[in-house]
Amino acid sequence: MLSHMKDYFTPGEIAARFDLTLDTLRYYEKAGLLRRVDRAPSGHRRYRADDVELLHLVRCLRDTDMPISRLREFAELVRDGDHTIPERVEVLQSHQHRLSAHIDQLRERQEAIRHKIDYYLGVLSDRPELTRRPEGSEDTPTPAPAALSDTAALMTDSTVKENA
Amino acid sequence: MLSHMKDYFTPGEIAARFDLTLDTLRYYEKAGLLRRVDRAPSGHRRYRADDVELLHLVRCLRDTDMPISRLREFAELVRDGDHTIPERVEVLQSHQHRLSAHIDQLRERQEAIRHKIDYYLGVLSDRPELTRRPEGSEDTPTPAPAALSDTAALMTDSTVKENA
DNA sequence: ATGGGACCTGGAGCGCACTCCAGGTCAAGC
DNA sequence: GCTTGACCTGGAGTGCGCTCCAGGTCCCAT
Repeated sequence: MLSHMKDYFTPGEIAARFDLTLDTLRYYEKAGLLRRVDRAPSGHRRYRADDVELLHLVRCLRDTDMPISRLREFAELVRDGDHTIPERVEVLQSHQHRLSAHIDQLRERQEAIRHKIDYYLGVLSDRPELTRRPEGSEDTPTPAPAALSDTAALMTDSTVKENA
Repeated sequence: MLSHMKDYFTPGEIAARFDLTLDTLRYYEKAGLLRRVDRAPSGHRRYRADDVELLHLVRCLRDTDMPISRLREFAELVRDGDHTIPERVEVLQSHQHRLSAHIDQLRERQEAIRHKIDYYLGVLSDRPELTRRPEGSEDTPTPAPAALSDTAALMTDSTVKENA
């Protein structure tokens, strides 16, 4: 009752599960991110639970921009046995820290973009004639009152000198 | 008193301020991310406040992975005048939403990585002989007690079938 | 037996965003 | 007058991470 359940996954199943192409899967294997995967007599790959698990982690790490080369090093540690666990922890922690810093930086940039949007929205409420209207129809031929320079928005540092 | 202050920036200054190389700066200009920048009689570029400002936004958008092609479109809108402000807002808002989703995804992945680290730390506290020691010196020749399969950590979905 | 589908291989190709290079100009300082 | 350093040009090259391809095998259903 417990020995006739499927104990492997086909390439197609794995590709679907992780949203990767067969090519990418093979590429990962060639690149050493997965151990040499088992084969059916036909030559087709048979992925085991271990592969699925490692692939899950690989996915996380790739999605967070760990380069293939570092992932390969990590995978080698996994293959080298349990005694490499302390080193694996170091690799993951250092990646984690980089990731935190990256997320923080993204948030800062997001803030800046938000400010720019707000600045634009302010311009639009000061000059409603710029607002997009449904279709055609100009209510004034838009005499262009000395085009806005946009200056000052996003100028957060002190580098802006007086213009002559 | 207000007309003899520097009203431009040299390429070197701009590169330093935005932490870009001169090559990248020229590449951005060629790619249409900046308007054709002013020149000194010598042919050297002279960046104005407007360029600095746009570059600031370009930096934010590139740092948040907006592709060069979309940035070029945005820069064209800026060049086309104030009447494109509504469209610029749309571009920025849509980028913002993608960015939020991306940040959320990064955080999820970070959680998963954290769990893996915790799992490893748990293994280390169960099997202290695996812990990295200062240098050399084995207290047991490490008889490798049936290598851990690692299975179960990170297996969050229900796809894991029984193994034969 | 025939066709279709899933998969195999080695190797070439691609898109992106830079990055580098050779050879040249210009302005300032010694 | 000569060197140095900052910058110029057009164009080629690079690294990364896939992605595509031609030609082949295997197995199953009609």
